[in-house]
Amino acid sequence: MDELRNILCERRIYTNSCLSHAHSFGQLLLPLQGTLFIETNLHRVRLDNKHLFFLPPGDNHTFYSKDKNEFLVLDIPASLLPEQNYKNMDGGVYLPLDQRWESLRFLFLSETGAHSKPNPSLHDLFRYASRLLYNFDQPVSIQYVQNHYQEKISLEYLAALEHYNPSYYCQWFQKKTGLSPLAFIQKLRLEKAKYLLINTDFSLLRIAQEVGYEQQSSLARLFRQKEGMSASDYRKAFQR
DNA sequence: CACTAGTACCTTTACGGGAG
DNA sequence: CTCCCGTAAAGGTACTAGTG
Repeated sequence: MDELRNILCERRIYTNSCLSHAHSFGQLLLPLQGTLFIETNLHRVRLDNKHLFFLPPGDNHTFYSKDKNEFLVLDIPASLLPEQNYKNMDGGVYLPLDQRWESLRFLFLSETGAHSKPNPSLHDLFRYASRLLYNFDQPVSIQYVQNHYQEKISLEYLAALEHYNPSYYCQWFQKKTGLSPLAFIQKLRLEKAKYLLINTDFSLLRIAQEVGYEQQSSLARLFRQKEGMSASDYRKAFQR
């Protein structure tokens, strides 16, 4: 059942919750109605009519639902996904459903059903969708941040990737993402730290180092600022 | 081990201004 | 008008010492 040969495209309804699992194919979820909660090793997101989610092959995930919902789901064989790209999408990709995706959803909808034979239209549509997913139109420095936020990243290096002055680069970055480079990196690190606090017994120092800080104090201060509680209190409150 | 506070150093932001 | 740079003040981070 896990060895997909063709893209599967169908409407699915998610009820209650399902156990944590992973599969060998990628999965693209486009909302039709209602909401769905998705949890992976990096994200805990509420998927509604304004967002979509892509799960790369092999990523462990859990679904929860609390209301009546319906999603357009594409199961994509790993063979159609360039490995070097989806390896960088650890934990999945949560994206706003902009006009391009709304148009794609409409086109995908018209291709639902009949999966016994390969569907060339579906393959063409997915080829276009994957360009949006892999951010081929995303500036190189933003891709770099998304893929290397666990490492020490200097503003100077990021600015150099775009051939900009570091000072101007901050303004440019803010226009592109709505956040300063620092805030963008902090957000990614905090999400990963929250996951590690809940799902591991790692010390704060180790978690800080896993997400790109050298000192636990850096993470502790960031945590209190952004979450309004200490990291250890967060762990006590949410660890299973 | 987890956390806080003080401090030196680094980064970001706001703003003025030049070039095309 | 947009893109870009330089400067200075404000804010953030890493390091260290100290506490429970």
